[in-house]
Amino acid sequence: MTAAKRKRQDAILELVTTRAIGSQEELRQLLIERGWEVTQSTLSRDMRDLRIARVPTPSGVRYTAGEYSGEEGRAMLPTLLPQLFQKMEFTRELIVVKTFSAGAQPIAEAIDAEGDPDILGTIAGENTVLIICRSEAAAARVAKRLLALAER
Amino acid sequence: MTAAKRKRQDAILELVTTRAIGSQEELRQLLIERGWEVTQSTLSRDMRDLRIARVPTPSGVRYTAGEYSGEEGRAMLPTLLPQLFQKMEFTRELIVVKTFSAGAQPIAEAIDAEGDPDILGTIAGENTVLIICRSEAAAARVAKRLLALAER
DNA sequence: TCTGAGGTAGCAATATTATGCATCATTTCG
DNA sequence: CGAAATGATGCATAATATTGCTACCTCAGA
Repeated sequence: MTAAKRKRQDAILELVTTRAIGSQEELRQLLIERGWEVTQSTLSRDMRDLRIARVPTPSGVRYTAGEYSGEEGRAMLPTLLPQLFQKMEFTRELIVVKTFSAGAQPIAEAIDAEGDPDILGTIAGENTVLIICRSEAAAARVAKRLLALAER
Repeated sequence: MTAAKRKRQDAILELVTTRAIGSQEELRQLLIERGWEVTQSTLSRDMRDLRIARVPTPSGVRYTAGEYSGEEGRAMLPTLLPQLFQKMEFTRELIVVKTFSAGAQPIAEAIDAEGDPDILGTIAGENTVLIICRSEAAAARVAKRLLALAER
């Protein structure tokens, strides 16, 4: 991630927690005033990255940054997986990830930290992580994403 | 509120907390399977009433019902205000609500319980509630809404 | 029963957000 | 440095959500 992107996302996080913002376009204006000129598309992606929730209220829609909105744990999986990943299989809504050495625990923690709603929970052994997903479709999505992360 | 609406919203709340739902249309299909046939417009309104947040995640958008999503405290203000409201004035981002007898405390609590993002906080005296809003615009919105609630 | 008030919900139009694709920028390696 | 790979972003458009308006339904009171 570029420095510019990181700083912009910091600014977004601050704006969102500081003010009651009601649309990405409104946020865009505030960012422009502060010297960041980007399109709404980019903000949509930033909001996804930051997990900023859109909450409807009696007085209109508002964005709020919640527990997972930081950028801490998010970077963990992309660095851990390529290191420790060995192979993966899945059946129904269960995914089994094989890792090298004692890689299961840290990977399970990183996965939990992501807070992916497709994932109900994980169980880590020595070099095996079991991921329990919400559904078969969810498992497929998760598996695909993990594989993409691992392969780099 | 009609019984049908209440039951439907109960069903929505359960579905949303049970599954990973990604759009109002998807929710609509699930409701139809369960015997509720309504349009997406209605669901949009239900989601607002229930304060169901739309959270973007790496694996797509998901809805989640949070702390304020119940229907408890929400009914309080509409019943309290018409009873206790005397008059209201506001200046900048401050709103002062005058109430009858010892009405300030319960009204302040009901307002707090709403969790309106336009409102930073409230201070209640004997028969005066001070509402500190996020901005002048926020104060205007809040004042308008409170007035509408009071006048019935 | 008739009538009016208040509340719901559908429809259609509008507003907002997400995304596929192409392009430009940045980093990595040889 | 130059080429290739990866990442970031804009543009156009698709997907989703919100809302004004109207119709209808229910309940209370005359």
